[in-house]
Amino acid sequence: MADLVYQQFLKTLKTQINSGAYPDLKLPTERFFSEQYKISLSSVKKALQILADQGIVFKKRGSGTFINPLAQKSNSIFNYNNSSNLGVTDSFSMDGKKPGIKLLSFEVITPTKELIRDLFLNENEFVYEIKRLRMFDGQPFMIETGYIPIKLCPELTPEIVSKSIFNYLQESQNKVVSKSYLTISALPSNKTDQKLLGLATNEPVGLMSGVFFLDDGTPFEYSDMRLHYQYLKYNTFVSLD
Amino acid sequence: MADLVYQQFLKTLKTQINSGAYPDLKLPTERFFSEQYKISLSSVKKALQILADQGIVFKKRGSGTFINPLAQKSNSIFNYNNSSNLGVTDSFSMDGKKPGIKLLSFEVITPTKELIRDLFLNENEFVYEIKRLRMFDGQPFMIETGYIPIKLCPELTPEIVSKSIFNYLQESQNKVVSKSYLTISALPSNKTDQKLLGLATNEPVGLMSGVFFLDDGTPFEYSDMRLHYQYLKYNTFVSLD
DNA sequence: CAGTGGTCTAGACCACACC
DNA sequence: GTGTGGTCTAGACCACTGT
Repeated sequence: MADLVYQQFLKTLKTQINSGAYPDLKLPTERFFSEQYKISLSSVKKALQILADQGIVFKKRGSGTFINPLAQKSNSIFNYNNSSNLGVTDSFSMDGKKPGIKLLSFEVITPTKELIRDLFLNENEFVYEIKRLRMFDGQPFMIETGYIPIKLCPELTPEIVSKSIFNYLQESQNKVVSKSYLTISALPSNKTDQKLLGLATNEPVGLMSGVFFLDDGTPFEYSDMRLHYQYLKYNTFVSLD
Repeated sequence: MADLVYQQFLKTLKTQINSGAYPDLKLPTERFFSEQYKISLSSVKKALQILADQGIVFKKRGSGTFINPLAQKSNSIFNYNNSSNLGVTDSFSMDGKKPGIKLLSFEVITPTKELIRDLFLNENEFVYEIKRLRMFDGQPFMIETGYIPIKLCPELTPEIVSKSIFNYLQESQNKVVSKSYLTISALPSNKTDQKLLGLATNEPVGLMSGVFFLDDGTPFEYSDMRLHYQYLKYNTFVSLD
């Protein structure tokens, strides 16, 4: 992993930045780094581009590369990760709380037009409909409804889906879920939400819905996640160029 | 713009993909493209990497590059943009609706500890507090509270902040807001929200709050945006690697 | 083993910022 | 003009996939 040239340099540079090695917030030129570390300009550029994408530095053509002032403040809200508070995968974790799953229902259904479209199904294909309640330390925080084409996963059982489907996939079929396309929004909670998530009538749910992909691009699952609003928290660093 | 080699190639390739030039969803090899178009391998790689980041193709080392099946479905939910439905800047637009701003209040205040931290202020600096109501076709959809250090923008007036602050910045001071770090969440609406946004008591607000940066990395504004929940819609394409 | 994408190098020229 | 990051090239070797 870290034996790659640009990753090695990236690591070094991050350490330097965090230790305050550049009090004026201006980095040396790319050519300087290239000569100092005896690595190619391309490797320097690649590493700096990653830092820029993460918001740690700002590159200005004609001027130089500058450290984001907020990158030095440890207590900042700024944490440089495009992420929700739930790793977006099955591997939920949060402050050492223990994740749990309660299976609500497990059926095989005929897909709607939308599912056929979003999961790239043929006519006459069936999908699993899996409703689960996810918890932290026994406290429900999310109602998850997942739709998975049978052909992609013909041997699912209630036992399997009561645990992590993605882990099962990886271990038994060597398939990896590597990308997701999600839409984030919010809605007033309905009676079911209120009952299952312990919400008051005026408290909303967060919605995250969309498609998970295998690493060969196959749409694997359409998922509809209704979250207790206190668990909807998505951080995003965006370039407006 | 489009006279760059990799951008030209990118454009060509997108057109080919959209016209169904690769019905088996497998692209030629990078070396093939390099020779066919007489451009360097690096340029091909750069363009394909962009397509991969946008979710249009999937690159698999050892196997090849494949078109995302959803990329061919025109009616898909999939639109390849990490974006909210409100360009994140002052230049709101939506289905040709006419944006409007109503200034609610315009003050100078002593910043809180959090503001000092997030805007990288020194002690004894003051900030503007600007409360505005944003509308589409006269219909309010967002309450925006912005905090801007006086030193960055010493000549703000009620007239200026009744329009686009970011546009004013660019035109009068040649400063550009180019990045943002935002946290997205949701909350039950309070009385003020309900009154200003026309919400029922059980209807929530979406929250987008965080910092906007100038292109030299200066934190320019801390903004707190409370949206009518129907306008909170954020699309995100994520690699889980 | 052959094929494919990933990394790396050395060097050239371009576009933009600042003096 | 000088210095900076951005693009581009040609070519080498590595890591992984599938036969």
